[in-house]
Amino acid sequence: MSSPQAGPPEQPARDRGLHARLLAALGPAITAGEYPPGTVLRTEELAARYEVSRTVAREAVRVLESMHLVVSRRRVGVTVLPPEQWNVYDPQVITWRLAGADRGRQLRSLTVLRSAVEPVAARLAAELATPRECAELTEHALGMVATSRGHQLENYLVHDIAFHRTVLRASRNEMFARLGDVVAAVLAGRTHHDVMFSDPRQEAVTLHVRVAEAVREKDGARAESIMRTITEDAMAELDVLAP
Amino acid sequence: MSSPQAGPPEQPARDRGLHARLLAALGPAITAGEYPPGTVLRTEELAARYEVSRTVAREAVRVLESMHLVVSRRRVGVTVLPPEQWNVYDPQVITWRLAGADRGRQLRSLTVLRSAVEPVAARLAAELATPRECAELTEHALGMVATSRGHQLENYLVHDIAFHRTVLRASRNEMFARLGDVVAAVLAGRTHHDVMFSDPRQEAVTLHVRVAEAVREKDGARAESIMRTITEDAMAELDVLAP
DNA sequence: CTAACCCCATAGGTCACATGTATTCAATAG
DNA sequence: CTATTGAATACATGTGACCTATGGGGTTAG
Repeated sequence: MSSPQAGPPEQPARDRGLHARLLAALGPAITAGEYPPGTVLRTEELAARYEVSRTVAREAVRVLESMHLVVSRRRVGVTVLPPEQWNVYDPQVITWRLAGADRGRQLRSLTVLRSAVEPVAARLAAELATPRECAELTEHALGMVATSRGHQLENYLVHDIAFHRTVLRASRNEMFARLGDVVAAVLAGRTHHDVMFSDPRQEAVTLHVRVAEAVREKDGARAESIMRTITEDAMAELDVLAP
Repeated sequence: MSSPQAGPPEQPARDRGLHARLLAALGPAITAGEYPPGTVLRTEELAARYEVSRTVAREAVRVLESMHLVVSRRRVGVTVLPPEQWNVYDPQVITWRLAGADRGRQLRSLTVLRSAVEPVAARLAAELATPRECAELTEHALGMVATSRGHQLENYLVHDIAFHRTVLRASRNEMFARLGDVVAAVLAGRTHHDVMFSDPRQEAVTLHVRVAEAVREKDGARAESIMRTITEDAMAELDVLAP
């Protein structure tokens, strides 16, 4: 019937535990600039404010520290670090920032990153993709075609994300593959917030189909070139939205 | 006399605290495959083995969990996750892996990432660099020239790292800027282990000087192109070393 | 003005105990 | 024999009381 992984993209129970609740409160607050760099939070105060034990507060601080959002020093407290120090590749941090105030800037940074990575990934994919991955690529490209008309944005998004994920995975580079989540977040954010109120442009859809073709024919240069057009279009869309 | 930052690349007191010692033991062990995916570690057992309190063990586990190296579930224990899930952009994880067994694979992945990112960063730098940054770039390129002969590899490395860091920073993209540490780790690893037993090739040095020129003249296309040559050379060097 | 010194606020660490929850497995029903 | 139910169990999770260590800052002595 329906494919096995057709369920909603629920997170695998990440918000379990008191400690995670604290994190879910502090992380967004810090990344949103609610606590400006230099602010000191004492663990005891945090424990009191969020009504948890000191142990839980300390665990949360440890995690924030590993993300370089804060630094914890004796006799001083937990100090919020400036944004330049943040571990901006941490999926958690990315999620928090995309949900917060400077969504725009974040989206722009990530889109530029995409424009650097995805074309190279497409070239590698053309050289290294398995037949199975080629088939997936074609399938999702055709899925995009099928859902590109008639206000089926959600279904279109699913195929779009799957397409880019497959390219990144097929590049056989773990660093690229790991950006799948980032790309998914960017595409989802774009669909759900800014642009894309109407059906996607047919040109964009066609480009995806042509990438799938190029990969299948092991034409790395062509795959790279077409993917470059796709990511440049994505950047152009952003510029139209917020100049 | 000597420049202020001439000292050894000490980490800024990251290994402070019992909790950090545990991490420094567990992280490398897991990333090196000493505990294969699926292995379960009970916190109590960890606390006993490393002679720390359960509280400390729990904090370490929390951090490892935030890096997606392990997952902690009730009634089951702390389960080691497969490498595909690891947060491979975490500087800590990168360091651990570069120190461990699959240095080679890791170095290769990172070099491919560089080849995607640095050319685009160079183009943006040419468009956006401040005069100050242009000066820094020239300074470090000349520093590379000056130290490229007579077995001054360590000094050469300092300038090489600073050069690439400046390019990434000048691109005005936080995601790119954050890769400065990664590039530094790759360059340092290359100098200290594999290749580069003799003086660097003069061609490579010249290419850096030309990138600095292109950026100063705001010629984005040229900067990108030359940087692409640099990163392609880096990949070729890797292939010569381990085919 | 500088250097040595001491105080104490705060993180760091330990322990004992209580709670909750998924897994497991056996007993029972169908 | 299979499926459902339910209790036992093992582990993480959470709490509070307590002690230790350290580094920032004020104070004093030179």
